[in-house]
Amino acid sequence: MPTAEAIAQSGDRVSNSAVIQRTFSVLEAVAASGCAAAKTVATRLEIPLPTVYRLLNELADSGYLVYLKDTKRFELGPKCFELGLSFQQRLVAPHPIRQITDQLHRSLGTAAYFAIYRGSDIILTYCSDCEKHPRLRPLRFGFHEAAHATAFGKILLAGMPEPQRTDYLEARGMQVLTPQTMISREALDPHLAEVATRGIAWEHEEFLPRQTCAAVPVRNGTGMQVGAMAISTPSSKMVGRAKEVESTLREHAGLASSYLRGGSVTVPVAEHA
Amino acid sequence: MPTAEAIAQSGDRVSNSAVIQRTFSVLEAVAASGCAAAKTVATRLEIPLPTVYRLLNELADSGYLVYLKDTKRFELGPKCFELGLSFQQRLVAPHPIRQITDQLHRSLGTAAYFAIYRGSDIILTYCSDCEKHPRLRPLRFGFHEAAHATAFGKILLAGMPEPQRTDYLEARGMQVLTPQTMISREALDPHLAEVATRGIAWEHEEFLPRQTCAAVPVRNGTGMQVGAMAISTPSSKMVGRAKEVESTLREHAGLASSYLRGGSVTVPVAEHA
DNA sequence: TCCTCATTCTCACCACATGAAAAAGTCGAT
DNA sequence: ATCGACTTTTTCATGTGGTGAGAATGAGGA
Repeated sequence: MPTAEAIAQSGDRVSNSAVIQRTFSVLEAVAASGCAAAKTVATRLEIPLPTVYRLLNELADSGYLVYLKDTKRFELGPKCFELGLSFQQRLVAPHPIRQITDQLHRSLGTAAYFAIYRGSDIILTYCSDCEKHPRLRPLRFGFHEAAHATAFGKILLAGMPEPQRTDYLEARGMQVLTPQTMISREALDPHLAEVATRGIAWEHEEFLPRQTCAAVPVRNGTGMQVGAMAISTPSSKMVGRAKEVESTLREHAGLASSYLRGGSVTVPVAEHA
Repeated sequence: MPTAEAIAQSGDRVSNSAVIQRTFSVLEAVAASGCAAAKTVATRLEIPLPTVYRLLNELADSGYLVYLKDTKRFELGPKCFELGLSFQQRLVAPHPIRQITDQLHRSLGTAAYFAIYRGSDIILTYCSDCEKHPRLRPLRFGFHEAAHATAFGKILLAGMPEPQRTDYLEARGMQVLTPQTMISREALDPHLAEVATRGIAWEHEEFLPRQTCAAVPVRNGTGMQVGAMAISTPSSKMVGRAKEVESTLREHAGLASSYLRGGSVTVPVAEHA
């Protein structure tokens, strides 16, 4: 129920269609509970039962839900899975980028990452890791919500025009993740300025304790920063390796940039694990 | 536009709401093209432009789409990804089952699978593989569409009551995948009867050339078949191992069944790769 | 600056979503 | 079988609110 003030605050029009909103709220209610009986949904959303049934059946007919006769519950249907797949297929880093990231992973013996801007979001489009060099657990393919606290987040924030960065940070806030996390613009802004000039972002235990990350920009044909290549590793394994990490990271980011520039296939040197 | 005959043919009521149907058709149009301009969608779906804009904006406001100003295109939004995640989290096999499947994978040196019924679908809820023992490429977490041609599909088909099996097969057809694929009920039904009595399904190059699979049932507390545990391996590696594979498969399926029966945690024996 | 295309607004029309109430299924237990 | 306690669907009068042609506005590009 969008209040008048909510409308005033947010710029977006809330002239929205009731049916569609309700349909999605029903779908999301089912998604949130994993499975839900019609009555439960009706109660939780305060929508009369016949209407809920209409919407649930509509969703089931369209394949977004399925009705399980045995439990008399609705669950998410194939279309939800397909939407997730489409999203993934559209956004996962292209093959050469994945190869370069894999090679970075092997070269440095660290987890490696590739992330991009999309609209006003930051999306992690590829993670390369293994049992010996695991990725940071909270990081996985998908939207990244803690840009202020990760190396690739910071390099991407540093590459944003000021107003957009402010929008970004105000929309998601700056969560405290470790004692080292920078949680004020006063701390972050100068840091990002330095990140921007140096062209590399380091992150020391700001996201997870005892973990260090580094990231450098990846640019497209027009020289615009479009993404970031990053690594993460236990801080203990980083001592004295900063130079090596930086140069290897830059080398691989350069490969990624030239792929994006040329479109021509960059052949990554074969390596042994 | 559902015609009168369409209504007559399919049993499902097509009293559906136009708005909702249109909304999803727009969403799916965007999903299918990866990204789409408003005009493209309007043309393809034959919906007037202002209406398409309303629906696209609605979807964008709800987070199912995002509007990319630079390309003037709509793409799938965060909610689509979340739906996919919810689906996955809800359906992925529980941890003990995954462990048991992993152990089966290691014990036999084959890719290993766990699949279940859900409603009238067959869902592959876990794959365990590695570089040395890769899974069959087309198989991945999610809905399984070629039950007639895989071992776990056949064991699950064999466990269905007759009318449901017919529904299942008629709804999806029986695609020809290899020269060995059984594509008629005349061939399949006796085979499934035998599968049911023996309690194991073998599949020899019916799904992919030069690949062999085997599957056995997994049962819940009431003794009802609820899933299947399966392996796949190159046929060349199978010669003379049928007995060993069968007993190891049964052993692990038994562990899975007793987990489902007891809920108590079955401790899988640690193994070395 | 103009021109073109993308996007939103306006508004009268009436389709169709709505939800209370009642009927029809479904299933388990006695 | 017979009841009872549900889940689910149908009915139907009401008026909300979705609709789309057309016009206006906005955003870039040459």
